[in-house]
Amino acid sequence: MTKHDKRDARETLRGAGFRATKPRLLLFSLLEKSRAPLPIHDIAARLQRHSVDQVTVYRMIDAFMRAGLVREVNFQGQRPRYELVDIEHDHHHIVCTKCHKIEDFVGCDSERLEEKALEQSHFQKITGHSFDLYGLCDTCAK
Amino acid sequence: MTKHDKRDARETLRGAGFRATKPRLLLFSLLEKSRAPLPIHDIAARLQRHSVDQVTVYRMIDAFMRAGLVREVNFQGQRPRYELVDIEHDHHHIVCTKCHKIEDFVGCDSERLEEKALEQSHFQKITGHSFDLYGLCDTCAK
DNA sequence: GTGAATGCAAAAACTTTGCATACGC
DNA sequence: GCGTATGCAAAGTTTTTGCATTCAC
Repeated sequence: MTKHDKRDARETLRGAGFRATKPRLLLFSLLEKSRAPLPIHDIAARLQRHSVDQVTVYRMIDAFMRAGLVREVNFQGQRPRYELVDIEHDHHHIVCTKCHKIEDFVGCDSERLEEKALEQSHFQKITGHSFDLYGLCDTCAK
Repeated sequence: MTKHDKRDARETLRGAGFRATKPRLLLFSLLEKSRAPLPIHDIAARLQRHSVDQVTVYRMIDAFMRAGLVREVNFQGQRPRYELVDIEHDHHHIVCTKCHKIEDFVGCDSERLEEKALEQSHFQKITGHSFDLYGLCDTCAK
C-alpha cells in the first residue's frame, strides 16, 4: 500500500463522516488489495494480527455498508462476502463450483431485464440488481 | 393441498430415493404453497405446530438440496431462503428493499452474458447463474 | 477535552453433531 | 424386521449487545 493509497483511504473515510482509525484504515487496505470479496471470517483473521477484534470487524463492515463504501455479495452455500464499492468499475462475479475461485466480469446490461421485470411485477422502480455466474475454472474443468 | 398434490409429493420423494415421511410431506406442501422462497426460521416455525423439530428442517433442506429438489436463494442482508425447483417454470426474484416483499419474473436470457463472461475470464464452462433485482414495490414507492 | 470507536466479556442467534427411538418400507 | 429418518440434548459457530477505556479530532 502506497502513501497515496493511504491518503485516499483517509479522505474517503473522513468524507463519509468517519474517523480515520487504525482498524478502519487496515480494513480499507485489505479490501483494496483483495481481488475477491472477503467473508467476515477471513477479514477478522487477517486483522487479528494487528490486534483488531472480530466485533470491530462486524461493526466496521456494518458502518461501511450503511455509508455505501462497501457492498455485500452472496454466493450459493457461502457466508456473505464484502468488497469495496467502485462505481467506475462496476463488475459481477463468476464462481468456480469446485474450488470456489472467484473472477470478475463486466458488461451486464440489465436495463432491458429491469424493464421486463417492471412490466411483469407490481414494482414501481428498480434500484439495484445482483448477477453472478457459476461454473468451472480452467483448472477444475480438466 | 389436494389429494393429487399429495400423491405427487410422495412420488417425487420416492423417486429421489427418500422415504415419504410426515415431516417431508409437510415441508413439500409448505414450499408448494409458498409464493416466495422461505428462510429456515419461517419453515421451522410453521412445522413446529406439527411437532417437527428445527433440526429436522435443516436436515430435510440439506437432503432436498443435494437431491436437486430444492434450491437456495440469497438476498442482500438476509439469511438464505429455499424454494422448490421447478424446471418448467424457471424464474428470478425481485425484492422490495423496504418491506422485503418478493415477486417473480421470467425471461432472463443469460446466454449472451455467459458467453461474454467466458471470454473475459479463465473459466471453461458455465453451469448456473443467479439474477435478482431490488427495488420498491407499489406500496412502498408511494 | 469530548465523543466516536474499540476491545473484551457475555449473551443471543444460528447451525451441526450424537445418539436412542420411531416409523416407512 | 431393517435401516432410514426423527426428536431431543448438547456442542459448535456466528453475530449482536453492553460497557469501560482509548484515541481521533
